[in-house]
Amino acid sequence: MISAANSEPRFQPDGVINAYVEGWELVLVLSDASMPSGIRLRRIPAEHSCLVKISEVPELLRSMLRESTAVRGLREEGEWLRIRWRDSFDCRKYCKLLVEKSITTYDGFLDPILRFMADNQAKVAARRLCYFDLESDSRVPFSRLHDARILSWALVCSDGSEIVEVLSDDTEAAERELLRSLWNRLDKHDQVAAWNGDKFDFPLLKARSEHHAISMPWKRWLWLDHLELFRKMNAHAAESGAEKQSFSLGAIAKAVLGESKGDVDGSKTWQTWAAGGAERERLADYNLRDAQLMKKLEDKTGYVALLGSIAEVCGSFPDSRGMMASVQVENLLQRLAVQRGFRFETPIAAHKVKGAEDSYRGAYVMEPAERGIVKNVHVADFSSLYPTIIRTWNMSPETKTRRSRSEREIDSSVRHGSKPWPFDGECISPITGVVFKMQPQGMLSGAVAEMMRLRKESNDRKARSVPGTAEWQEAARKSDAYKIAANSCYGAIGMTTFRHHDVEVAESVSQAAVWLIRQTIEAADKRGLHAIYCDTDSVFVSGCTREEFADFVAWCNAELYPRLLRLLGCEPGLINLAYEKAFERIVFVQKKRYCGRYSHYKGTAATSESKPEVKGLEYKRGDSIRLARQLQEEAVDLLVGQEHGGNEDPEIFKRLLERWRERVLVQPLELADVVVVKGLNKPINSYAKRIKKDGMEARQLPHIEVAKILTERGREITEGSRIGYVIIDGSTNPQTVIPAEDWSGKVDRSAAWESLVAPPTIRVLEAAFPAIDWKPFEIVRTKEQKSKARKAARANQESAPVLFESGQYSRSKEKNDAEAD
DNA sequence: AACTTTGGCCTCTGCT
DNA sequence: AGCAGAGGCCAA
Repeated sequence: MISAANSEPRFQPDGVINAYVEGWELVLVLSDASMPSGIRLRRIPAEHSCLVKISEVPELLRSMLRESTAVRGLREEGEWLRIRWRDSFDCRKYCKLLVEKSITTYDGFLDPILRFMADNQAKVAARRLCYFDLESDSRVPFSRLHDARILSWALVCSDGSEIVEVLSDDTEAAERELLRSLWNRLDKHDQVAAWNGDKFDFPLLKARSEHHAISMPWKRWLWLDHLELFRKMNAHAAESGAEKQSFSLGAIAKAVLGESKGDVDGSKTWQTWAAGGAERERLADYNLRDAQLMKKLEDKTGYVALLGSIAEVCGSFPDSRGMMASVQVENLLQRLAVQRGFRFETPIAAHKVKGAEDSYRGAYVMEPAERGIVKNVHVADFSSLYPTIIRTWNMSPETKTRRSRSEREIDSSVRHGSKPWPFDGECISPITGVVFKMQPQGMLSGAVAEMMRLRKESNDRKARSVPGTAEWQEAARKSDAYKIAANSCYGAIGMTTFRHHDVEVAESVSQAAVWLIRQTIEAADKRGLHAIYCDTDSVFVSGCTREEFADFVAWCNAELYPRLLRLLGCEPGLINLAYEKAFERIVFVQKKRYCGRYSHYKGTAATSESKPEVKGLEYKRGDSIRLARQLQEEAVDLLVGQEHGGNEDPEIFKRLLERWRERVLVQPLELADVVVVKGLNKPINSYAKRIKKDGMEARQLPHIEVAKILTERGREITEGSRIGYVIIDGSTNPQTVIPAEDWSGKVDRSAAWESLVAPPTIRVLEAAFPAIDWKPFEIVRTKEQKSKARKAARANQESAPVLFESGQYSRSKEKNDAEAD
């Protein structure tokens, strides 16, 4: 097949709403006001190509390429020859073949969508968003989701208009009509957000539409799972563990908007529909309300808009797939490379499998150096440390030259004030010894630099705009998007499956941080300051005044870092330490676990309103039980709270523990007090099954066992589901637990206190008052009682080998159990 | 599509 | 009692 250069005109649209591959074609979704649906689908050949340097291709090979049926076209682009292969298989096959002939190929195996977007520097266009929710036949178990008839759907548009439609009859024809009407409406939208859509609404809609042979270009829409988006974006925003226990739309709406959800039982939608009349209306209202809640949630959080901005910044699409950092960064790098005329070598190596081989060293975390209640602790941290490191060393896979010098050699040189790596135009990363060229700018480093530059532009624009206006909001969102894109670059480069993965680069980033922090700590010690804790990019220092600490930070920036960085061959200026805050008192429980009372934050003095800073403690964890969180919250408040804190008399805390022990062991408890909630991070069947010595399968962890029970009951249990359970007998081995939905008042109060409620607070108190023995407060049952209980449990098991209790408990039994405790 | 990273603490299970 | 492995969630 012969194809002249540039025989196919390149198409450069203003903006692309979405793009997808269909067979041989790449379909572009473009805005077009003249069409009834407001869009136009433009089909062009999907490009599976690679590039080679013309100088490396002998004329003979070139004519062979021209004749080959595997080649759809050849095009000269400056010093490059672009070879368009028939399909992705040919591209893969011949790239490998060319490599064997010592001809390097570039940009091979690229997804045609990504290729198009980057090659044309195509803008990501504005899309028409709607919020979508389905109700389906609740009688059909989740495992047979595809057979569940759709009872109603609701659509809320970003302009506030809304519509809900309900199945008229329990017939195929009626459902077909319902779906037809839905697709008619969806035609006016490009981006569809649904809560848990990836696991429920989208597959169900697809399956039911296929069932009715309704054909639609499914991939033309941007399907977006609003729940997953919220989970991702909100991961760092949640304050207490209480907010992390459920990701149901109702729970999130309540936490974020303070609104409660409708009153239809999700497991009774069929009955509600079948009752007809007002009940059916109620189902419609309930359905619509969920879609409305999503819009309200977005109006409050702006996460969908932020994803849109990220897409615009990276050249990815704002759907569920586009939430992935790897997709965002790959698009960003490719786009930048095209801008700069750079071509990445085709990653020929077989697809890498995630393994221990490619793991690398990460951040430095210091063991807290002081116990007890520590007073006047100052904290400084590096601003955007990893991005600034990438830029300072010009780190990128292609700027990396060689590995030289050991950690010890580098340190020894630096200590003597001499350069560990003497060549001009190159810099060396400490610890890893990897050398990078300073010119030209690397793609990774360039991407980070560009994102930070554009972020500054956005921030400037924001500063010039009137707060709260659309322009101001847009600028703020763009700023966030650039920050996220810049920060994702490090994570992506460390991913073994990432196209541009480079473990040496990733490790050089984290280890440069380790080295800088260690140098900082050493310098602090020399000045008589005492570094007592450090994690990744921050140092906690005690034993100095505010002024002394500010002086130290200023000296680091003005003298220490410039000197060190120049010795390593880097241009200083970006690495910057900032005095962030000070604690009037702080208690370190462990690494990554502490609580403290601010004296100031960025210079602003704390007030009685200021909440204590709590890191890593059970109070912040969604998998601790509420009793544990509440007790710990009280203890932390008495210890480091602005209003009630500052207590240094252990007796106060002893009384607290006694009061709570009484509450846990004797007083009435409700389910929310004692339920343990854990997420399911894998499909239920992929959890490790261990075989015991006796040949039997070992019991899996409680939340997994409970998830299996719930699955058998036909409950909707998937990856990401949250599983609640209650320990009703902790003396058996293994523990006896029941699904939260079976709870009727029974709970092992002693076990709850001894293993879940008391320890988290006791650890805090042991840290604050190391001289006191807090263990006695934890123990409820004596050793004799425990062994007696164990024996009884064993005997019980032998006579009736029921490992798991489930189902409802009779009233009388529950009463007995409660009293027996 | 199913895939940001490593460091770290903690609970549960089964074993010695 | 202490260990190791599995697993979850959090800090950065």
